Amino acid sequence: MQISASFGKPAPVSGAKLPFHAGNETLALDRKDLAILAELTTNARASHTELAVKVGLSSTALARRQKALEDEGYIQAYQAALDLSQFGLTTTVLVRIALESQSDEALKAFEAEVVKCPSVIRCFLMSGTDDYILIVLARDIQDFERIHRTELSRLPRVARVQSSFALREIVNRAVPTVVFGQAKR
Amino acid sequence: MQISASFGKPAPVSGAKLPFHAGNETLALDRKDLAILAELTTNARASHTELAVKVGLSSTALARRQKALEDEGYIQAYQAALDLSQFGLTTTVLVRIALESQSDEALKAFEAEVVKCPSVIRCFLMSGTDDYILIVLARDIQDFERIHRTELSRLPRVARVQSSFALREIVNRAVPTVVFGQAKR
DNA sequence: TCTCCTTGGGCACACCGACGCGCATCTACC
DNA sequence: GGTAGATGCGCGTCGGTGTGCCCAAGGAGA
Repeated sequence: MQISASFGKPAPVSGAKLPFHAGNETLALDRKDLAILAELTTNARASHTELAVKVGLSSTALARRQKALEDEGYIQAYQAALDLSQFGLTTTVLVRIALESQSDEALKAFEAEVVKCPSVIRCFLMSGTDDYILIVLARDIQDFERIHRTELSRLPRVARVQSSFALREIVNRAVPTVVFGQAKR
Repeated sequence: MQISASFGKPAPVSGAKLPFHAGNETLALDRKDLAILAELTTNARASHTELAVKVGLSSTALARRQKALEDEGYIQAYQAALDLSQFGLTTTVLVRIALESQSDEALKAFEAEVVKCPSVIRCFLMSGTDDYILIVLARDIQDFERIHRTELSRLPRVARVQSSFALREIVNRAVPTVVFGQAKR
């Protein structure tokens, strides 16, 4: 059976195996689980046998663990990573947006529209200055001008838009390496 | 054969099939290619037959196209997406860092160290104010204090560190939807 | 208009490997 | 000593994958 893209996330049933203790320690995963996750993060299509030798398990044991990791929701999905530069999207822009008002209605209106912007890949509501930060992908600066005109400036309740361009990307990780750091069990 | 995680990226050989024209149009992919990519972005472990019915091709034709997409570098890798909240990483922090000097040597020194920070998942060199913006994942605010102390404050040549917390994440996409928009062929 | 050639699609088949199951074993803990 | 959880081995089945071959459509050239 092929594994479907997204797994149901059943609330942790067994009281014995909580995902992690409230404080910050005792993750219910051991070294081998983390090794499996680390490998799947790199190569999601590895077969059981292939993973088994890398982790140091039999393929049976590995299959059981991998399925458990899926069922318990540690693995959300398996996805192909595209090379966006092949699509011409080489320019990353960080956009800071302040709204006219911080009323709940204004936030809702803004957020309902920003999810529709096809060039926006990330949007955070920020603390402090109470505004949004977006990450936008564009082909180049001219293209960003178009995005600014056709997507961003049409967002509702916007008071101020401030853009800064990324000259270079030094780090780009899906998962912080700290996750694979020390096992707890 | 299982597909390995990362593919060699042979420079586009055939002069006839450039990835895309310099300007901004005429991507060398048609609707079906984009459908394959969209589907693999969601479910990287789909079998040829499974994908074939979704795209409307035979499994043979689909296998050929998928292999081509890999060979031409459109697909960089297949990777498992982890649910970081399962690891307690629920707090996203945007950190702005200004250096004491913008000398090439200072930039190099800083960048050499920032890639080693295990809690940093993103780092951009920004235009304008000539500083860096990092995206950091932490368990909570206390944990970020620890990260600030043990990771960030040890970075070389730093003049100023300014942190703001993300209260909520409105958009989180790996690929801008604009990619799957209109086919060119 | 006819033909040749190229490009891409579909069908059929065979092989190989992955997958899942059952069972025995081992260890830790009570 | 017994139980529970986890591992490893062996096996059979099933399905995916890759190949060879033929076909259809479109373009170029004579």
